[in-house]
Amino acid sequence: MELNEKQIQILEVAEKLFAENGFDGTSVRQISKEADVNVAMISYYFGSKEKMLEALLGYRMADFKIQLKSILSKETSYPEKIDEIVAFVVMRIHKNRRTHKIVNFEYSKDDSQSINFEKYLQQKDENYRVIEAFVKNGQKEGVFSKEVNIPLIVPTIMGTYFHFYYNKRFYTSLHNLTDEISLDEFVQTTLTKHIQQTIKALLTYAD
Amino acid sequence: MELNEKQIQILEVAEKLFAENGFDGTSVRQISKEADVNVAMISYYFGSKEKMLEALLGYRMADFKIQLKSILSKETSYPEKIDEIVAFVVMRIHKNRRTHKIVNFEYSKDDSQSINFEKYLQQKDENYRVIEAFVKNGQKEGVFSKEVNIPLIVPTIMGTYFHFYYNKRFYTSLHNLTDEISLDEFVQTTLTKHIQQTIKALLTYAD
DNA sequence: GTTTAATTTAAACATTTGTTTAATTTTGTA
DNA sequence: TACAAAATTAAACAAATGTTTAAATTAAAC
Repeated sequence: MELNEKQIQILEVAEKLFAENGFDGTSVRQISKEADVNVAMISYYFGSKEKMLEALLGYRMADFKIQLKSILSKETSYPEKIDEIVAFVVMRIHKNRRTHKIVNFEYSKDDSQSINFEKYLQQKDENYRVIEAFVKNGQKEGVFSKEVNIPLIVPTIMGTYFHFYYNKRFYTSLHNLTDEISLDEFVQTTLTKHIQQTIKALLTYAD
Repeated sequence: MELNEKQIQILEVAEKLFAENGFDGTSVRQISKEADVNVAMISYYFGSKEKMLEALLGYRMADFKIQLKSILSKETSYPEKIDEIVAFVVMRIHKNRRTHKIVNFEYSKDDSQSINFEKYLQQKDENYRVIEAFVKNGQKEGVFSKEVNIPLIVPTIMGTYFHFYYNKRFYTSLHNLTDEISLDEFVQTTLTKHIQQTIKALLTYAD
């Protein structure tokens, strides 16, 4: 789908408002007002509110797999690769956290017929296959433990980030990082390091 | 707050619909219809839609800390305690996953003035202090690594569960567990075991 | 049995919702 | 300049929203 400047402008406002107030909590009039366009432009460009969200997903989803493969093709050690993958995934989901929040909410509905998640699922599956192959290689070479549940590694990485993000108001007050350190910096340093540690520990752990 | 049978009946329907369609995606008419009460009963009993959600939080939040402390007071080893805590937490959030989904969404808004989360925060903080004391004890006794970021342990436990839950349609198809094994059973066995492994690994990991 | 309070009801309220319409303006092309 | 397509607009649409009202019914207390 080709997107012109005005469409991107609308999508970025929509992303912010959807993450802030939810898909149902945001009206097309709010979006149009904040994006400084007429209400009718949303139907005109995207067809409907639902299809606008699908367009947003497509816009935010591109080129993840390529960058992941590029990290894995480097000539570095397995632990170094883990560190790089985790840092990359965290950076990436932090950048697109608003879209992920919408997806987390809408996709977990039992009857989400209104929104089409096919492209999202296909992308997610392809990304998983890359990770799976990498871990199995490490297991074959004796670097990684064979007891680990591979499909649950990604939930641990992304889940830790998102549970922190969803409760950021609680954790920032717990860490006393209101002034001294920004949220971005905390994610990039402390949180990333914690997840790196966790995944490396899990992959080398023997009962 | 004292709740009579009719109020609990309304709250349980509301919890289901809120988790399914979101707070904003659910109308008081839907709730009243499914709970088989008149629309006006919601205002009559709770005052407003927002205050009904606050009542739901209070209803679902009770007695967590007590049960947690009871586990820690047992005369078991540190790794055994980790296993028990993780199993308990996972069981508990799985049972109350619908309420947690609502909280994750509403509390992460930057301006959630409409809903009062004070009680939720206080409870969360008290629970954290219990966990913190336990881990610090283990560190003092040399069983746990001192490099671990204690405030980020709970996000890893809960986050892993919720990222799995939010993408359950994806992961159940990935695990091919449509028929042979139910979601509840998977959470109770495989997912719980994965998180136990993760936390034990993290707490004993040395760089 | 009477009285008082609590519960339940249907109807009405003013807003807001997503989308469509038809007219107007802007833009690009010949 | 003239024409056609694209973009933009204000207005209208029916439907759905949360809440309130005032009357009717039920329950409890005396």
